Amino acid sequence: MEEKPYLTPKQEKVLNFIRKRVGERLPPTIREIGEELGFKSTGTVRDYLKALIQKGLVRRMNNKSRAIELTERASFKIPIIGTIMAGKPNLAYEEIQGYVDADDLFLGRLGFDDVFALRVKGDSMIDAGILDGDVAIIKKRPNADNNDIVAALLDNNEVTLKRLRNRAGKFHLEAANANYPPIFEEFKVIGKLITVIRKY
Amino acid sequence: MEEKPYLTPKQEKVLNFIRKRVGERLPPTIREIGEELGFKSTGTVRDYLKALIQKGLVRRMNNKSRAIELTERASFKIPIIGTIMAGKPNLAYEEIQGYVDADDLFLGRLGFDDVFALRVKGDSMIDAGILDGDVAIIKKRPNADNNDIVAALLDNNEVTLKRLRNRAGKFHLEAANANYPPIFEEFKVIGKLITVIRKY
DNA sequence: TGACAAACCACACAAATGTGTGGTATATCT
DNA sequence: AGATATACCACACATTTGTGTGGTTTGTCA
Repeated sequence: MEEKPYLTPKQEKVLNFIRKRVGERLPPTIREIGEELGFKSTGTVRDYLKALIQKGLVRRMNNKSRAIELTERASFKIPIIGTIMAGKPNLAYEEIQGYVDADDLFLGRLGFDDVFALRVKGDSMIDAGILDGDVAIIKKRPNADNNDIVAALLDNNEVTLKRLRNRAGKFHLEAANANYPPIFEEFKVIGKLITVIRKY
Repeated sequence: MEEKPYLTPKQEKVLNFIRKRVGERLPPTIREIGEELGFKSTGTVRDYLKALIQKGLVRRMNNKSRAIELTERASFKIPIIGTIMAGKPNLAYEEIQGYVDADDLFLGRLGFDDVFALRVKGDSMIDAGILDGDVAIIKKRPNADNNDIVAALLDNNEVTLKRLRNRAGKFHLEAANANYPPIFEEFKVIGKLITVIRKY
């Protein structure tokens, strides 16, 4: 796990407010931070920012409004929790095992240009844990490796999500469901599955 | 499908620049837009913003720096493709069936405060399409409904992901795997599964 | 005791940023 | 021909926002 720089409770509050605002798409101004946290002087806020910058959690650009950026270390993370002490009504900080970087988890630094989504229909990939209604995020590629799950274009102009198999140099497609036979007909790989998302 | 408001090429360029900057986390100022697009007057940019606002693509707050927001209509969307015409080497626009809003899909407007993640261990939910290594996004809640998949705190202080069942008013937990017996011991619901994400 | 950091405030000033008025030119539609 | 929309510019001004200086108080550590 990562070591966290020590933050005073107040510094943590400031950081969290920045996180919240960054997540909401508009980083705060110095005065907005002050207002939220109850500081009457902009100098106070600047002291906090200075501290956060020194601790490597925040970056800033000079003379630019709202130009507060979270560094890697501080960027928005969703806590991953493990075991929790009994008796505590809420999830306490101490029990957090680590963090997933939200940006990373959800999209990461993919060029959006070569990514598209397929909404999965049917149960042909059910044994691979891909269910009807899931959204499959595909990265465009003209080829893939053995065992990769790919989006492929079939002769009937349909796109299907299947596992790519290489049998003695010859590629074919396989469903992840015994009820569906393998596909040996002509197809073209249009992309590779990189992420599956399911909403409940 | 959605109808797109007609945009002039220049308006489109302005919108795209805003999109880019919003994606990079800091919406542009009016002058930054002008600089990028080669406009020498802030008035010009304001004209464009006015047009985009009128077409429902952009929202603004008065007297706030960088307070440009993309509306639902304009916010980043990943194309969902369906069938594709054969012979075309690339995925063409026409074949796009619709869009998933990236923000919405990946996180949406959840209060970050009450969301956490569990990395799934083991195969106890495999029949629900939740595999070892998947990330389960949980929204904190003290209760849930019958058949919801929940994160529950057991007596041994472990958190587990299981399906909540209500049998004659009495709740218990069930795995989605015949190899795991239902859990009738004491537990506390700490949250409800809202999203599953799997990276390949 | 002295040094230092955390945690504040007031206030002046500079720079960035948004607003508003009033233009020009070109093309299209009626 | 007149109305309307697009596509610009200049420039003054108001407001917001960032910067900088110089404080006070409280507690901790050596």
